[in-house]
Amino acid sequence: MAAVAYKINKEKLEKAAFILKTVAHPTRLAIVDLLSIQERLSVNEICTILECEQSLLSHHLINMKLKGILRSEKDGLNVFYSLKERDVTKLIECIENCNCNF
Amino acid sequence: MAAVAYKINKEKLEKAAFILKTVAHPTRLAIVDLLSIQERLSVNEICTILECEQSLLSHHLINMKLKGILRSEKDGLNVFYSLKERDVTKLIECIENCNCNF
DNA sequence: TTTAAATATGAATAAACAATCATATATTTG
DNA sequence: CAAATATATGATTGTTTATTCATATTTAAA
Repeated sequence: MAAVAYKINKEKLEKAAFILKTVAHPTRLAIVDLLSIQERLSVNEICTILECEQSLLSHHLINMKLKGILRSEKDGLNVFYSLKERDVTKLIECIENCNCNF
Repeated sequence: MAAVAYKINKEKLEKAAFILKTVAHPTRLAIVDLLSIQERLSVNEICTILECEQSLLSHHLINMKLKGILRSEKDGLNVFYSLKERDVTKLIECIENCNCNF
């Protein structure tokens, strides 16, 4: 990285790329989307709503948790997931608001 | 997809995931970032600024063009790239504005 | 105290991506 | 037209990521 004044610095770009990558998947986007309306949802609830196979969903959820996008709390048999950083929602809002015809 | 009223529909989620995925890479984000300040830049200019190997950069650029994020126009020896949808910038702005400590 | 329900785990495979390299093509200029 | 410059292409390889499946773990309840 060199020569020109950057709007965003390298570190920020890398972080952004990292989170975008984590979220750039239909199912995972849908999860973030859901959790931006629903505060917290159990694996099962998400599973039902998204019609996603349980273990696959688990993989997604755990991955997103690992990468700092979700948090989870156990309550009896259930595990509830929620957005860790409410800020992730901004991304979603962005996508919504943008009438972009990509 | 079922049962619950969705904030974003499936198709939109898929499109969003698609574009996010395309952009979710440090170099490609940097390219979008650059082009959100610079209107148009030649491959060489981008190459120099980002210190990215020429053919690798070409691959990235062509890929992003293919996916509808960039456009290009040839001018003599040079090929100038620019953002196709100015809207992509919104994403970047989002990332900038979000003081998110992901 | 067995059974069922919810979730997680891990291995295995397949598919997508990133990077590198060598080379091709097109354009300009001497 | 030969050389130089800018860009593109394509094959190859290595790395990540996605999906599936079978099974383990934990908790609750009959």
